[in-house]
Amino acid sequence: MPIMASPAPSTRDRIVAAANKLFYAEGIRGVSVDAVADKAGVTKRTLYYHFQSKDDLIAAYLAGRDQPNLELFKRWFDEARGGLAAKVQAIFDNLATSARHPKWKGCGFLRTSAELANMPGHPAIKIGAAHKKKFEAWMAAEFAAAKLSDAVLLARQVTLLLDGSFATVLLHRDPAYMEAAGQAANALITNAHRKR
Amino acid sequence: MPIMASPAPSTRDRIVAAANKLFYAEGIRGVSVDAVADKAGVTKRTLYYHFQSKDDLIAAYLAGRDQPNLELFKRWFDEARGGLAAKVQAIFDNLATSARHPKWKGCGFLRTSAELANMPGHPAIKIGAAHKKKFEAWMAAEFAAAKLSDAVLLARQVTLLLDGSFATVLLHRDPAYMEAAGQAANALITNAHRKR
DNA sequence: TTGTGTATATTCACTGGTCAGTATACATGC
DNA sequence: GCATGTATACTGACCAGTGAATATACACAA
Repeated sequence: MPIMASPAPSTRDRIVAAANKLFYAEGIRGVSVDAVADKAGVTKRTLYYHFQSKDDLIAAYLAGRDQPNLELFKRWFDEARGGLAAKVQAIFDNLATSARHPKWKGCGFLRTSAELANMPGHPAIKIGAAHKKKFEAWMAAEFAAAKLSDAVLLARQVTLLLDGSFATVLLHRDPAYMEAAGQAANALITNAHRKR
Repeated sequence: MPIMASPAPSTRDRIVAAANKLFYAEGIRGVSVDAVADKAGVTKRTLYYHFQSKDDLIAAYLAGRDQPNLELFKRWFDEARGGLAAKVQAIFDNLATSARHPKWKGCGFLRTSAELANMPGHPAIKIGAAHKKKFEAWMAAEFAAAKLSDAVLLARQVTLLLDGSFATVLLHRDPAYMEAAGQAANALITNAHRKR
């Protein structure tokens, strides 16, 4: 497939890209709709032509992060050498590297759910929940393919370690926690292999 | 020690109590200083007599949650039957019960750090980080007392599972994740016993 | 080919309301 | 009288969302 010149992004895409940068960097409630419109080079009224409300924009922001994030995890997993445990651990180690970048601010999905904890039915939270379920289901499929008996439980525990490291590294600003989480994931998987 | 009639709470204490309820329930940025003052039955000017700024009030809110939270964890641990792994697991199971209460909204420290992720030096974040470090150090001391070799790493991994379950249960509203995290903690500790 | 209608896309200017923080004054007890 | 604590009333900034008008593009009839 030849490399194509990417078409000029639509106005809507530019708004979502601006929202992504600002919401991720400064949080949902810390960013005004005006600020997003400015960053996108568009008037606020135009933004409200493409999105019904700020809540709608928030949902679009998270929806835009879903696939790319999952693909990144899969790529880290696929490109890692070694057995299943090592490949899962590689996700954590790669994440630790990402977390050293000064612009890293944790997981956008988890941070949004923390910020909107008083609105459990918010569309953005549903998108975040679905994203994490996809990760968990992918892990479960990998474990099941390796004929591990507790594939579902194990996938859940790896997800818990992943989200724990997002939250903890955001708090302490110390990516070493991610490596500790990766070692724990490795130990749990190795253990499951032994029991098989 | 006789049970004492609790003295009438000071104005400052009433303000912190009001801030605790509102900030925990609705998030920092979602609650105005006016709302806290109203809830405390005090004018905003009085609130600003006792606190220098909203940021100062946020820090007081978290500082007030530090000791009680740690003591609760310790009580759950002490009162549980069984070995070390079972006692740690009991923390997760008790937490799952708490999380079923409709007012439960995750961990105030983690949610605040998520909301203030763009202000890494904020006093409230330092208080949250110190709180989690205390939990981790307590766990490490318990593991060291049991002569487990990787006490420090293990304590860190249990903390990661705990924070992961806070974040994940807040997102999915499903306390079963906490039980899965408790089982993972149990497995890691049991594993460490075996290696000792 | 040109004129006209219509849907899409965008702008400027505005509203009603909220928010963090403050100037000033009053009360109370030592 | 002075320190502590509380109240009323205000400021200037910001913010989500809107009304009304304008610009662009394209379909289709004259």
